[in-house]
Amino acid sequence: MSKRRVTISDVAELAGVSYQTVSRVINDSPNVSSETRRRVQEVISDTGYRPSHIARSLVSARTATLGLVIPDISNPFFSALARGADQIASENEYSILLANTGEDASREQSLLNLLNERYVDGVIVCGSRLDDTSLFETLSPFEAAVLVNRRLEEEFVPAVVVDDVAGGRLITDHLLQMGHRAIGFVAGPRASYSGQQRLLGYRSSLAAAGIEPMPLWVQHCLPTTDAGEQATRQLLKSCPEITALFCYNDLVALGALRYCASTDRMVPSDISIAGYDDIMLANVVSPALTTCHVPRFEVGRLAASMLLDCIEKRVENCSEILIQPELIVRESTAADAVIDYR
Amino acid sequence: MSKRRVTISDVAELAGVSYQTVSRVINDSPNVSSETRRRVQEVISDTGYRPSHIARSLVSARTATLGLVIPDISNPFFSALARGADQIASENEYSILLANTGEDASREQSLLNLLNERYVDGVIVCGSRLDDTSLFETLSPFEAAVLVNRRLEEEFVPAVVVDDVAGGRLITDHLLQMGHRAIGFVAGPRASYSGQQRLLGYRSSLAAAGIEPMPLWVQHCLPTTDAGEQATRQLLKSCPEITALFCYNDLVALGALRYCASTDRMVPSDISIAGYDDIMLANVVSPALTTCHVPRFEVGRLAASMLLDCIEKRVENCSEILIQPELIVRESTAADAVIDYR
DNA sequence: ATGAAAGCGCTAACAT
DNA sequence: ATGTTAGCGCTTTCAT
Repeated sequence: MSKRRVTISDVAELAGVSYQTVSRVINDSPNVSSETRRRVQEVISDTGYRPSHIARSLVSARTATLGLVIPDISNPFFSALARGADQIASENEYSILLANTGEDASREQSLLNLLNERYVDGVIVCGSRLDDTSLFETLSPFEAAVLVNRRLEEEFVPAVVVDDVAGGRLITDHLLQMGHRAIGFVAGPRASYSGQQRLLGYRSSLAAAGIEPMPLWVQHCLPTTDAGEQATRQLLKSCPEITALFCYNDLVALGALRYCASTDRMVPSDISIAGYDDIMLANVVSPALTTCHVPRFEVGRLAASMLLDCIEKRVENCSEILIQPELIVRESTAADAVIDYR
Repeated sequence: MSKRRVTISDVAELAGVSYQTVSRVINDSPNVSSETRRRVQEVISDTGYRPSHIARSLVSARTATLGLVIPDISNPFFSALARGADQIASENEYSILLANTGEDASREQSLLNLLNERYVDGVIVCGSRLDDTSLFETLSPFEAAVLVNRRLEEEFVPAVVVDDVAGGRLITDHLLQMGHRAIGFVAGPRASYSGQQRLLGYRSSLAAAGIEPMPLWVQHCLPTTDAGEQATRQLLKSCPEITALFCYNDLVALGALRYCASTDRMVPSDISIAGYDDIMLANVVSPALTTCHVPRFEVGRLAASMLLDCIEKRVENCSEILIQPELIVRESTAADAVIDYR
């Protein structure tokens, strides 16, 4: 495939006009005689000429490209989010440049720098693992940026955030209501803002119930099924009193389910397990997972719309959208077997 | 955020050198005195200067960008593939521009044209829904292209393809061995090459078993759970004799499972159901799906490597890689209840 | 209605 | 070791 690309000058020459006129034709400028326009268009379709987006970007200082920074595209949460963002982007004739950080903060930073070099018109940064200072500094050269599931303390950056404190409470309260008192938290990555917020919700619910949570009840891990399985093993070995587990997300909860199955613990009769996100898998696994529903497709759409609003200055108030997650009770949680006769 | 971007000339001026020298510094050219280099580098880090990828691309005629064209990023098959491709791409300092076709052929075509305008160095086109002629024509302006799960009859384009004829046989033979004779095929999109290949495998196995498949046993649908559920309903209504279902992919199979559950058909005792792809969900749903394992992450990696080989001309033989899928028997298939006493 | 000239930010020759 | 000159493919003035 491919010889030399045909340029605007090639077209101009073939059509016997200046390349300026060709530019006018491809930009639907009114000041072109219909005869000239016809001739130029004919040459264009004959040669298969396509204007160079690169050259256009150089002069217009716009790339019509959005950067999407996410930990892992193969995680159903992020792939749904990406789909939502992509939908809004393409409706507005923007393209999306994918940046997978693989949960690595320094990689996230270099990917952001790369996106900056590429002059993307804006970035959506999901579940950043950077600390506040680095994140703000790395973001500052961008025209526009929207955070997902992350807030900055000192500075303001527009964001779409799921209310994970509320979500953490929803799950923990549910478990508490079922009579559980020793509730473990398989907490996901330490650097995850969402994880920290869920932890806050968890602690606040326990505190409200007069329970002082043991530090050992919280075990961090990568947000994957395998890591969840390992973390559950450690948690249940060091804290045999635990009767219920709140998992960072559904993938981790699946790992917990696996570990329990491998050790002949029955879920939910021996131990209750709850997830987070409500990915498709959650409703399909056995027992079906009690979880927190997060409208991830919509989160992607909102983040992209907000970003486009900022870029195109359609609106001043690029602020923050707070999304309420919803408790979904299914089969993986049940009343604590130990009946409390107080 | 953002004022005017700092350019190479700004840096040059501040450092009191020509902008050429700055260019030498950022490109690690040897011919710069260490004193000058130091001064320039200082200005660079003070100003936060980043070279414009756009301008560089315009000069070098390389964008270090790959286009990834897929039907739907939220489908676990494609998100895993994307992850694999992204991994290889970033190891080689390429970025990925995402193009979601949403199963729409004309959209696929315009996205490809867009990627062409953007001068991507190459494209990976997965599960193209374009006909051979359009596909070849749309691809021809590209420097390099790799197809995934698609072949062209007349022309040759490098490709990574799963041997879906073999996969279709694997599943169908398994069902046949279990004693089923009326086997339906929930076939996925009509324009899917993979679907057509699986259909070929299905027919060939039936033929080998001396069975003439009824045309009505094949029902096309979108590759989603909802569509799979609908298609199963239609199939089982019009062909009540069917005792086993081969589904286009695991998502569709899940839809089939749902339909059966809603109509009180027991799987696998009343009806056997098999999927394809072996996504995580397949091993988690109840009953666990018999399916064909496809190493989708690896398919993404291979496609990207092959594309880079073509682009960088590291190799002549940009050919075709054929991947053998593997039958995974789980719980959703069983012997036909009707015992054959012949 | 059309053309000529300048410049977007950079690299690649070619000087000096 | 450093600077000068073109030019990548296009859009944007400014002329005509």
